[in-house]
Amino acid sequence: MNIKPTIYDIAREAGVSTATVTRVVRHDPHVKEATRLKVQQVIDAHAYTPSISAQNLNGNRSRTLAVVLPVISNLYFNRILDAAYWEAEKNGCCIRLFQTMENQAISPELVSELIRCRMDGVLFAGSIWSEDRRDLNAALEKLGKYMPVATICPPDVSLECICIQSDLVNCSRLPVRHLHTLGHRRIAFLGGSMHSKDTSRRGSGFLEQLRKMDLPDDPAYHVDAGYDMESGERAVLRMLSGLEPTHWPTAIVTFNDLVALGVMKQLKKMGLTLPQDMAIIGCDNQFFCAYTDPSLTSVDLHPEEMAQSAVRELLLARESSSRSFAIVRDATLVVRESCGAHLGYRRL
Amino acid sequence: MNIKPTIYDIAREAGVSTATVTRVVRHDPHVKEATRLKVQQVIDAHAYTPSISAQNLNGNRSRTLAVVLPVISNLYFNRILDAAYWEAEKNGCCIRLFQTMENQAISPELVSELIRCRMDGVLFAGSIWSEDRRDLNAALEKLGKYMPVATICPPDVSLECICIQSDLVNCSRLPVRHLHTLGHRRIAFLGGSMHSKDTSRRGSGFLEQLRKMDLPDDPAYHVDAGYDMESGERAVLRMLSGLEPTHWPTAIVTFNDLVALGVMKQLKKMGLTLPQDMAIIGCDNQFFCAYTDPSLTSVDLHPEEMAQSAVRELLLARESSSRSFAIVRDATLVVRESCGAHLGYRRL
DNA sequence: CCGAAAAGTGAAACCGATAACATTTCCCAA
DNA sequence: TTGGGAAATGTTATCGGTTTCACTTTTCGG
Repeated sequence: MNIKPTIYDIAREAGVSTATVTRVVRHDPHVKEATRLKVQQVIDAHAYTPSISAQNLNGNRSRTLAVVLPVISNLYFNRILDAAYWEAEKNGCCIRLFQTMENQAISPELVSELIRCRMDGVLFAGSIWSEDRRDLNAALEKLGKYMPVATICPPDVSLECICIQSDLVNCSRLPVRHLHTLGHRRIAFLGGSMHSKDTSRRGSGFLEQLRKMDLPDDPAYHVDAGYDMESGERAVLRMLSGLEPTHWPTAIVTFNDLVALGVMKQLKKMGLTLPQDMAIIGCDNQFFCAYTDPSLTSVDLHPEEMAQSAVRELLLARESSSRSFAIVRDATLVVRESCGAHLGYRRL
Repeated sequence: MNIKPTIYDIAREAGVSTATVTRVVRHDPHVKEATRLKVQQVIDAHAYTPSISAQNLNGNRSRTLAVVLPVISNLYFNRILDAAYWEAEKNGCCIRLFQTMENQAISPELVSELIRCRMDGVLFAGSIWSEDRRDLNAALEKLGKYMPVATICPPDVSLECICIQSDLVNCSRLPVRHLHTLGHRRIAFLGGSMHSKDTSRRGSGFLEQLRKMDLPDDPAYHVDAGYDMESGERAVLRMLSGLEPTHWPTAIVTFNDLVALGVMKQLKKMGLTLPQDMAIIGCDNQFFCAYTDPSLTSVDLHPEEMAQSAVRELLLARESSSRSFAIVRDATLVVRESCGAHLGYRRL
């Protein structure tokens, strides 16, 4: 393997000191035009670029932000990573990815790895906050001593960091209100895991909405259904087989679009026609929503914009004396066919 | 922001030299037990970990592999990134992601950034090879002087690097043969862009298969259709409206599953029943294939395993004097409903 | 034509580790 | 006791830059 030319090589060949080479590279104005030209020529000739490692060592930074999330194969997190990537790129930073899988906690190993690598900031996305709050805040506090920390998290979690919060109230309210407007009264919620703060928050927001609109909040309409298609299939089967068909809900709201995909498949297998026999609303507005049959009405939490804000705030926080604060990003309902809106008002 | 303790702090407090601290950290056996204990205690007390930047500078490496791909939002590349991540993780490396978007070329900026960051290796995935072969090989050769290079590429591209090749012959052959077995004679190919080597290779493999099986290879059955759902919709509409219904193909093979999604939507919109009126086979075997309606038969190129091999070979190549060579990964046809196989033999 | 401020440049310390080499300490056989 | 080799530890150069500070050269008003 070749050896890259170093600043010394350039300095020697240009007949100047390394300091001058640095000045030329950094576009320092305190260099005579003649010198600049001469040095630049040597730089170009050797395609010299300063070593990142040396710069990092010197500056005690890495120009790298860590993004910690459960899995990138989940499209919600995929979108977060993508948006974070471009926002970081725009600011001359790069992203170091950490996948924690289903591991809900921030492990001590992760914390020390982040510090060790002199990350310029860290963004947590996903349900890290489902752990014991004290442990979590302790870990965040420790991290916060070394780098700015941001989380994309449910509202009112009040972690001691930059909290980019999704609007889970509207995330529950929008679909319920929409279905109510369409005449639905028995509405079920499928998805997530009730052990997770994330879901229970969504779930309770959902129940709250039902009560506000004076709709039945039968616990049988409120089922754990994991986060993917298979669990969606199983959950809807479990829920319906436990109920008299006359008591079946007429609409189902799911934790995310993957669960909705599974639910739709299972319902069709049971011979139901969608959305006539059952309205469905998903969450995340993923790319395939417009291409399911029927196309899937979904809530968009705008993960891209949350990730963008997070990265921006992280980079800003390095400059200013960062404080912990929260930004709430609104939710949007994207109406397609699966809720039956195109069929008009439906039943009493 | 806190300052991490350095090896000097530890050495001073433990009353030893930095060399000894290094030895303790590196589990060097040449340390008296008493000394080890004393040093370890100080290390633990301060939660000391050596600085990555300093290690990198010293070792002239970064413990980082670059993964260059068009976009992570495309699930094919998403799977590659995911697999590369875990394989690297397993080997104590991390991944630095570069997204090139539709930019087909390896830009000189990218090359120098890779060198500048002392990447331990680089994996290219996607259609970088669509550019002028000489430029490409020049860039790869330059890169190859500084780090091992691997590509996940079509076969017989013969780049001077580690080539992990997908089995595009079977990728074309498997669906054509399967459809032929089911009785189809007029089979169309939709997708990609004929400007891309990737597609034209797939396309010509497809044509070759048609001829081998003595099936019509009408150019009208062979249409540019981009890489996503929208372009799939448009392409199938364009193709069919240019043909007498009696000359319509009875089956469509698409460049990938996203295009297939668009095709299916458009065909349904036109009132066709799938798969009775038109059989569809996609490519990539993405997670949603089992959840479309009808579920989508698809070719799996096993991107995860290709990424895994690539990372493994890159890390090996650092040790041995790396050579350029190729590994071909086979393709698999995953039969579901959209090809109509479950309906049995179909027509003469 | 002189002197002071401004502009340009270089020497050297430093960032935080590693590793080759040097030195000290220890133990045991002669 | 002492000499010698192994074990333990320290010294120092090095990785490739950046930055401070001091020094030299210009520039220009008086």
